[in-house]
Amino acid sequence: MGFNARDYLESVSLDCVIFGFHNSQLKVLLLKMKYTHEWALPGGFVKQNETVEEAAARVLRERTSVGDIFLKQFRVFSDPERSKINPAVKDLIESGDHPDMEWFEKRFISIGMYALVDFTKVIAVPDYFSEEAVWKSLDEIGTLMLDHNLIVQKALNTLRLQISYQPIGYNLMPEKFTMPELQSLYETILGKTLDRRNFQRKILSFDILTKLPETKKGGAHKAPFLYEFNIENYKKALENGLYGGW
Amino acid sequence: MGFNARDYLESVSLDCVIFGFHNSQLKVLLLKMKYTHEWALPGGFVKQNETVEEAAARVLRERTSVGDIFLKQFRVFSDPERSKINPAVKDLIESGDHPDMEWFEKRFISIGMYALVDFTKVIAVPDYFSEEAVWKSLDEIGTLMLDHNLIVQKALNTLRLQISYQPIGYNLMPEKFTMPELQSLYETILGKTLDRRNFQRKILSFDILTKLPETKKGGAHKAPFLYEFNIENYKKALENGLYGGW
DNA sequence: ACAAAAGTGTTGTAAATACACCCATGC
DNA sequence: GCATGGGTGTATTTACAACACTTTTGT
Repeated sequence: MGFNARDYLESVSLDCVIFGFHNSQLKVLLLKMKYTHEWALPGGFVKQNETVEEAAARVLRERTSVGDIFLKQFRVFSDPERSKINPAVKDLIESGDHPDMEWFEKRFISIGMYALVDFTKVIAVPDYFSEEAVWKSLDEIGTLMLDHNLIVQKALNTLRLQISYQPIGYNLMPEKFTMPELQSLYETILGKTLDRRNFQRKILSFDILTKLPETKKGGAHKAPFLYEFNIENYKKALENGLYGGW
Repeated sequence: MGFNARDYLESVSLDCVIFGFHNSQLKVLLLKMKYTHEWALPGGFVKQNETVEEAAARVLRERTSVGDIFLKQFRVFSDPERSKINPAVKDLIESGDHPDMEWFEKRFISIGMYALVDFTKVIAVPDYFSEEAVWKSLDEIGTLMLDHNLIVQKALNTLRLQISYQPIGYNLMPEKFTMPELQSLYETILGKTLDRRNFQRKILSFDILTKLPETKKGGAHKAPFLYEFNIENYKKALENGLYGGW
């Protein structure tokens, strides 16, 4: 594969905050970079014939091997200082041992994208510049490369805002899930607890869920019902907005 | 002045949808281009040491001669076909008569910014590529250059969304204004009429207005009270969100 | 004195919140 | 049988929407 700078638009990069949900925790997919061993967001560049969305979808497909994903741009990061790499890395690049890294010395404006994916379907794959791809829950994220901490922060804000006027969950939940599981997702994103009964009433009032006749057995205690999203209504809600805050 | 392509980041441009409010109409500042006489959004490019926001602020200062403005990025437009200029313009550029236009043959990703300005303070100034700068109300906007109609459309959507969770009006209204005037702004942006009494109650509940002892005389009929924004509370509301839809 | 615009108050309804009891399952 | 989590229902509070009358001012 390799990497050929000539294939891409100059000055523009992408950073993807890929959210997944597992064990009642919101997680973000991170890469551990070669040479520098810093943690970073999966990213990429825009090819000559791609839109930004297509480029991000390509990056996502390559890193997660999932296709149908929720993907949205949320902000451009353009501080001229943002791509000032740390001096040790600069030396490394300029030593000439890693000619494929020179591209990174330039200034980039980065388009922040966030994605919501079904954790259980993802097979995380590192890219050409990284040696490892790992899910980290929000509190495990330490210091990231460049301004990537800021990018994650802003992506989270956007997600929190989105949740108050659009449905969330399809793409983040497995196909079948229980009401408490979905509530747990909402609580994690919002960072607060919600009343069980009120949550159920409200989410059902949106008319985006189908209650299945089955229950989820195996877990301790009373078996909860399973639900799935009614994709038709869900998409309608995405377009029209939900109107209502938590 | 002139224009020197070397000063700017490649592949990246800016388009600004500058909203003003006058005579109960929402207006957008448009430029009439030299040579082609197409109407276009004020735009620009990002200098080597600028953020996107700084670049947009510079563009705005140059076009409107106002400084303190509400400015926000709302979306990146990156369709590879978007900057395909129309064939006649292409011929014009390639004829070589206008060497300063060659820059425009490249592909650009454009960052859509929208701005809210006090109409009464603006002195509209065309840029190096345009011969005229004019306010047009939404229904007067005809076909614009490139994908600028789409950009205006998306800016409006964003503004409509913003109005439901953040205060709007400071920067769009003159310092002192009457309640009906402010209501008219809201009605214009939302595209629907609102109940006078409910509007007043709601907007006052946000605690962002100060009622002045004066009334606006001179108009026919009963003299309405004047209000001004309480900037401190207004900014707080901007940050915290308003929570509530119209 | 009348028309047109602005000020103000009330009331019904719907949505959000708070809260309590019963049921199933694993240990 | 008891602790834990899940299912369901109801009362209270709060926000929204609909609506009517009075006041001021210009003609």
